[in-house]
Amino acid sequence: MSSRQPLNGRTPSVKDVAAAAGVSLGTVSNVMNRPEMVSAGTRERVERAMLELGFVRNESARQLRAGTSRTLAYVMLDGTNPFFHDVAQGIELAAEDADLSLFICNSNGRTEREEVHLDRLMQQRVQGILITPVHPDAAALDEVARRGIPIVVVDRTPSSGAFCSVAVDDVLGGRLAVEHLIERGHTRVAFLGGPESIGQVCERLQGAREIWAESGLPADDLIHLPTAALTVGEGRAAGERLAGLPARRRPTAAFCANDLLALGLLQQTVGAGQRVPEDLAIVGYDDIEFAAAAAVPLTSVRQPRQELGRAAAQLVLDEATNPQHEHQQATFIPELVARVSTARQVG
Amino acid sequence: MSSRQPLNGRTPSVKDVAAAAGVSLGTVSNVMNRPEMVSAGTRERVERAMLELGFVRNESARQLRAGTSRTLAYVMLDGTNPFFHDVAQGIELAAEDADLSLFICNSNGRTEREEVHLDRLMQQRVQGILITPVHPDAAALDEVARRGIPIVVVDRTPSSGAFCSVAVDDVLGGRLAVEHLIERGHTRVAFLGGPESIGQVCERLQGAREIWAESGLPADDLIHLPTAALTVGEGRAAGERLAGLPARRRPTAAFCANDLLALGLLQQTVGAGQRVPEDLAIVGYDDIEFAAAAAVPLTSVRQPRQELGRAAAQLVLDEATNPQHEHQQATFIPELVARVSTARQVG
DNA sequence: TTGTATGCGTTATCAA
DNA sequence: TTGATAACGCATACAA
Repeated sequence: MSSRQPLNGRTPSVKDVAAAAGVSLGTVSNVMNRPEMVSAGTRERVERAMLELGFVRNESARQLRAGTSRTLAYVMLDGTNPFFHDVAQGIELAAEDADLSLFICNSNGRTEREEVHLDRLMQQRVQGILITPVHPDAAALDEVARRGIPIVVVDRTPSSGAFCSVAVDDVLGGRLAVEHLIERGHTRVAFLGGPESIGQVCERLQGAREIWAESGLPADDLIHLPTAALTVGEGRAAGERLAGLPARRRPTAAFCANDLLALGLLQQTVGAGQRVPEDLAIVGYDDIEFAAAAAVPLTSVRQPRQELGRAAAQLVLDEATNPQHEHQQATFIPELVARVSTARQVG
Repeated sequence: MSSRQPLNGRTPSVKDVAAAAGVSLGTVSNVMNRPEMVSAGTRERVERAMLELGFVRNESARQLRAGTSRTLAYVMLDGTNPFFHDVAQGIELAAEDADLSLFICNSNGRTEREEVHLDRLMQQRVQGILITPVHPDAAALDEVARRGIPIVVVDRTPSSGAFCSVAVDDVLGGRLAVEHLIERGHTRVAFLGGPESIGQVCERLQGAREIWAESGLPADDLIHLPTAALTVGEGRAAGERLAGLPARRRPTAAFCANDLLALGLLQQTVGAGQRVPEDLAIVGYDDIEFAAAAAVPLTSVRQPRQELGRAAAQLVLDEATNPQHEHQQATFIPELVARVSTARQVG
């Protein structure tokens, strides 16, 4: 008659399991954490008791005592952009391999929300934080690092070397896109993108300009159409401005700073009765799933999104476990995926 | 000379703050949890000490002692489908209002992963769990409920009434879609969707059949083209089968069980040189952002996604806080959004 | 192989 | 208004 006191609605603890199994509290703990050091018989008894009582280990208590957390976190910049979900997917896979949980938070581009999330995550003492920040040089990131929590910036490059980062070579990406258009014979090209506060927009434009100049084309024939954001709606709006240009100045191709812009531009163009690529060739950036799925499959610059996430997770884990970890800025190489939207040779 | 022992790399605790501020540990706690009961002077002193030391409250300890968690969790079914992100967005907003954090996990349609997540979340003692499960009647869900953790099933309807659920009336959605096509004069319509293990697919088909029959159209002219999944690729494949049908049996319109299918079908159709809606009208389901952004803007059945998430969050919070909570199955009404892809009158 | 005792950082109760 | 102290549930060092 094991004098197990009834747990009135209380959720069962190790103590209750111990009582039910007729062993001590320490043994129950051993069954969970070092099962090899407890005899098969008692182990089985304990496990049965756990099952019967519906015991679920209290992670807060475990973590408080053990001092280690079993979770990683990713603070995502924009939940409506599939790009980040692919990154998250890569992180998730790496986390799975390391037997960690991944918690995804979403800042939705708002600094305050980002700060709230970071604060909560620090309070949770997560093993590490991956983040695509609203501003790559936000003080909040340094705060995290200062407290010794491993943090890796994803898809942005902070100017300080205070933490690791992973990014894709955006200048190269810009070059690839425009080089492809030049090869197709285009000599008047629009660049859609903005605001310029986004580092990547500038770099892609810079790459475009570099290869343009190297090809001996006049700078004026690479026209920058600024956008207020990287969204489908802005792509449509820019398309209207493009269509409004006098025919002799109107580009025969457009390079968009991301796929959302490109999809918006595609929609506007087709809706206005123009054909892609015959009247206008389009190159996007990111190669999200919907780029390939568009009515006119979109040529796009692919970023190795999953690998980006995976690499970031590995860096954060290295920082968390390897005492001689050194911060590094990893750079990945983008790749052009040619599809129908640029399938025509000009001139 | 406050004898504060140096914290060798240790992260500072309330005790350290207390020492630095020259007050007792309990006072520091009060500053955090009941600031009104501590004098302005000491409060300020404590707050300064916190700032100087970079104190971050240990959530594990807080939760262990206080017994309450400050987080909600959403276990998402498919991270690649924007639909679920809009749902998550709605949950996030509700969580924000309640001053809770939302952790998003992703099962990616895999039961094992779902179980791992649920297990971890139970260990974390989250306040409540929202989930779009792989199987709406999975035993794992009952497990969670049995342990007294509030759980709400999102966008699925479990047959048991053991927990709350929020869903959209899919039979009605199917009716709306097909009614719209009938009004446009279509008398031969394809339904794309599958597998039938997904309850929603069946219900949308059922709704389609109901209104079809009520309109006195012959059952054989509503053709079911089964798909293996609700993906863009499957939509393309189904499009090929559709195109292969003999002309006299070929439908003039297609109703797709979700927008991904519809986008795939649109792409295949346009790629094959057919026009939408002239040669084939298309109705999708979900009205994801990319439906409106398609080259031919897609008519779609809109689900109130954010509201779905918000309602789910409110239910879970009610269950968590209201002792006389009663489980309920909330049903939302879908709405047809007509766009270009069905803009033509037939016959 | 198992049991006992201690402390992780916090909150809350009670005295002062 | 503040300080001392006892839990919360678990992991671990050490004793048996």
